[in-house]
Amino acid sequence: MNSIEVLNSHNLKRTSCREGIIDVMLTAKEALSENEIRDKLLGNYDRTTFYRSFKTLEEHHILHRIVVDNLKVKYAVNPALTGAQAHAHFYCKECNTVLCLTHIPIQNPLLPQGYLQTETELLIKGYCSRCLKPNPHHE
Amino acid sequence: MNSIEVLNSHNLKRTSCREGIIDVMLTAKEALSENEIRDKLLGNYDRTTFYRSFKTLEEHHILHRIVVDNLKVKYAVNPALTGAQAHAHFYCKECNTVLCLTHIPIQNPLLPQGYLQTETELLIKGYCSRCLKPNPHHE
DNA sequence: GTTCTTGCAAAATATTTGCAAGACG
DNA sequence: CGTCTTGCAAATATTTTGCAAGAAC
Repeated sequence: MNSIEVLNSHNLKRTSCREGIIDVMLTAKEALSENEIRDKLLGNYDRTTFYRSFKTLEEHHILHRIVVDNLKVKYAVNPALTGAQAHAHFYCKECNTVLCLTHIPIQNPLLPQGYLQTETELLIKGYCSRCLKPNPHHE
Repeated sequence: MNSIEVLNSHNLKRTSCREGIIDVMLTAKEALSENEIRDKLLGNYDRTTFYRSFKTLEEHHILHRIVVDNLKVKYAVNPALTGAQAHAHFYCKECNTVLCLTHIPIQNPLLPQGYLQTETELLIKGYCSRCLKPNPHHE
């Protein structure tokens, strides 16, 4: 799967900004912030364009957004896009990395009578193994 | 339990802003945003004072913060303060209400080897029973 | 060529910081 | 009275909107 297929299958125009974002995210091993994505892109895009691109890609369920604390936003490819299940995310408070814990399915909690569940977000915070090591070679 | 006891037990100065916030939150049936709390307070406080008060109360584990989306922040009393367990939250996409689901304990997921978990946030999004009713008398 | 997207400017919103005045204990 | 908190101003950061120029199809 590549960015062109993704955009075509959603009837979205193939613009270099969208292609770039999707390409970066398809190969990313962790969730990335707007700035982290920008650094990995070749072209230079206005921030407004980024916001609008993310919005479009989210609305088409191509990317999903993980909000760590207020103002710490990261993106990852929607698990459905790669056949994965909804999953938990891990946030390392030391290196600010967000990892998709694809092996941890999300529990289906019992809601009060008459409530309808549409999405579930499970965010686990703590410290990753790299940062817990005696001499982490990690910023 | 009242706001004075809470502040004293944490060696925090009793200021009217802090007392007001805690009083409001102790009687709140749902998580409240900064604006919702301000509307329920008698006095008028600068926004900076609110931010600093929330920060202090969070640091002392008196309140906890629920981030729905980026830019949608709500507060609730720390469950430990009332003897409750860590729990899930429900966000209604129609009326923007955040409910503490105190009866839904948070699962303890298996993290990868070497990872340390310190906090877990489980946010369920959907529609509450009031908003799903045929003629909701709810804004 | 029509429609959608981009970039720029500007507005709107959210958050943080410095500092002097004031309140707490 | 020494320390912490407040309010104001201003800086910083984030997000949204309008609009004309440009790209996609």
